[in-house]
Amino acid sequence: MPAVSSILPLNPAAPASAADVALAAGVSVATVSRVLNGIPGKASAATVERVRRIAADLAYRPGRAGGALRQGRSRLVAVLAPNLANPAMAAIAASIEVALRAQQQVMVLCDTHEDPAIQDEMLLEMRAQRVHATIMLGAVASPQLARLCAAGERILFVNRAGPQAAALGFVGIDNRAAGRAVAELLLTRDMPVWGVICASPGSSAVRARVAGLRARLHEAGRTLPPDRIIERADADHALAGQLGIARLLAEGVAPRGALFCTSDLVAYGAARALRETTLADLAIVGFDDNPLNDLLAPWLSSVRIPYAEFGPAIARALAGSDAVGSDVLLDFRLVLRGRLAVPSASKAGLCPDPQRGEPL
Amino acid sequence: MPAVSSILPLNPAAPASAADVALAAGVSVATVSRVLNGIPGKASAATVERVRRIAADLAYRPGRAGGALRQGRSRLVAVLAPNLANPAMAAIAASIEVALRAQQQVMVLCDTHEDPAIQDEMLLEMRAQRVHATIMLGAVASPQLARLCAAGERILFVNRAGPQAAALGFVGIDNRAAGRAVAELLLTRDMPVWGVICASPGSSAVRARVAGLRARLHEAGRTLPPDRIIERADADHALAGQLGIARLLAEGVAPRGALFCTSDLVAYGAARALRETTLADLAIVGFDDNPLNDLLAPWLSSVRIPYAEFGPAIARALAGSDAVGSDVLLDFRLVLRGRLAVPSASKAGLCPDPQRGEPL
DNA sequence: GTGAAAGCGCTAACAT
DNA sequence: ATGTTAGCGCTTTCAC
Repeated sequence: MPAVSSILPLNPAAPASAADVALAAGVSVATVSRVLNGIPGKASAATVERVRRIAADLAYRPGRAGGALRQGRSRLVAVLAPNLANPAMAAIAASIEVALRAQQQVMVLCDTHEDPAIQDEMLLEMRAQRVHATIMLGAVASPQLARLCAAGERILFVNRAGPQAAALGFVGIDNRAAGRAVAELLLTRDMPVWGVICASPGSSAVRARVAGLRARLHEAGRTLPPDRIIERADADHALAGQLGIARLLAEGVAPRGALFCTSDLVAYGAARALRETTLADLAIVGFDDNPLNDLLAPWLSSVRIPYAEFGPAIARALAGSDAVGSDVLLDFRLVLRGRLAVPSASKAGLCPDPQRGEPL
Repeated sequence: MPAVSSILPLNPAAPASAADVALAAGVSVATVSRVLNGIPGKASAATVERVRRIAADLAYRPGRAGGALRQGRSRLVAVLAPNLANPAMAAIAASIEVALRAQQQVMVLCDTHEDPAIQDEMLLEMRAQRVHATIMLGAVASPQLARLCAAGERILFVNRAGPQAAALGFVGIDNRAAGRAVAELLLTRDMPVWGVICASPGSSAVRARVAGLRARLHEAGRTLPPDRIIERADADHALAGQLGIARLLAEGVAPRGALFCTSDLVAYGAARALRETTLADLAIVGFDDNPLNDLLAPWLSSVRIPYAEFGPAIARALAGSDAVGSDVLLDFRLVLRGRLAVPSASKAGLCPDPQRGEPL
């Protein structure tokens, strides 16, 4: 039995371990660990140099399972989103992923589908993964969420506020102020609000947006009648928009002035329904400001939520765990585009409507 | 020193461990593990019952670090996408996430930004995480990718083929056939191809799409001149579309017939540029068929890639690791919508263009 | 059918 | 400056 075989790894394809590096460098695994983790003043320059070189030669990278087990924490950060099909969620997730990577962390992304049971299951699984933190990108109320928040788990709320103060606070925009800002604009232009379509009405963010709008209108003496506000709980926001328009039209008020939608997706659905069913000349205002709007929806004004800034803000909130529960409010911005004009001529077929498209 | 304290967990907030369950149930940790992993015929019905109940009471869920360390594999599945801002990528990711969850696995999502260096870094990190598999949603050629494939790592290619045969094979559509199908349609309608705009030209999928189109046209004696094919390497596909149109127009051929774009995003950019700069009456064909097309781009026909089916197909490929390298080709479908008609009247301001939007 | 014990790879406390 | 050692929580022989 040749002693050499104990030196070479049995399976050359298997990743090197700290022990392999230690053996090759003639030091202990502890030294390898210290050097590679950059603990200062704990190794001679020569040792550092040698260990670094050999680690590189062996393409060594510490297995994360060992570290996670030892430290009780993995480098995973969970992101629980209610609907990944929504481009806004994808945009935030993309921004978070970049920011986390800069901190040597890895994003786990889950879709709760706005379902409390699924969300609870995921919260428990992420706890079993000993994630470094859990980011609720639009939480829905659920038993485990309340329990874990109360137990002081590292949970951060984004966009929608949590059930109570969370350990890691909140990152988002001031939705109430955004609603007020839209009202302000419409008052300035003397545009009445024809209707409001509100999807995911359970969300604190959505409620704040509508509340802000109503409050400012009320202050100006233009109180919005409740029957002009349609609430739809459909998971598919675009569908909510289409159905919302049907409801608004059913009340017999001709579309005129402005339509307030609580997300861009709602606005897309609403515009689609308007084009199909009626003449209209409406300013439509959405929320999110999907980057595709400039290309595909020049008739949509929108409250731009600075999704690219979410990642860095969230990463900062996770890193600076000293300040507990500090809320970060990012700046929004009204992006004004055109009105949606569904011309009568288009109905009559006199004038081609490129939005609708000529038959192939 | 009260003996009781050794029974109660020191920190009630800390998750229960298998030892806690074993203690409470009066069995060994081995039994707990066996019962909860459902190893058959290894525990009496009474024991199973008791362990199950106590585990539930304590809200016990096995910490994943321990298991991963022991088994050399985590329950993580990595998804490396080139661009999460692309709704098509987000759609696939969403579908994968659901399918993985059904298999008790967890998705780690990363954005390579089409950068080989970033992709390599991520591949190594995922190996350190001992991921169960790595899914390359649009791989770019890179040294580690080639090395790991050769070493037999569990890598699955989606959409774009890998550098060589991968351990887990390929899932996607037959892009060449899709290109041919588009050509077939255009031939049937006797529509000449005005131009081709091709983003991410390094991608095997993109090349196959264009090759299929050209091959079928060539067979029909309508060979496509190379100067009508614009290749743009911009990471932002919409931008590629806009710039591609500029190049096509610069050659002085009036837009007429059909425009072939290798992704919907390219088509969005192209349409935008066409509306701004010229009269046009074009059939535009894209790839992906973003769900928003029905709402926002009724002038865009597209090859619908069945993204919802990707997740299940991928999950199957991961589970049935027996069949090595088996390729799964999913069915695509041509979705026909209208033409893009930029009317002369609209330029003259006689007829409102709802796509462009009236000023607010 | 069940328990005891080894060991996965890592880090941190303690020795030297 | 470096080595020794313990132990994180789990699964899996092996022995009974």
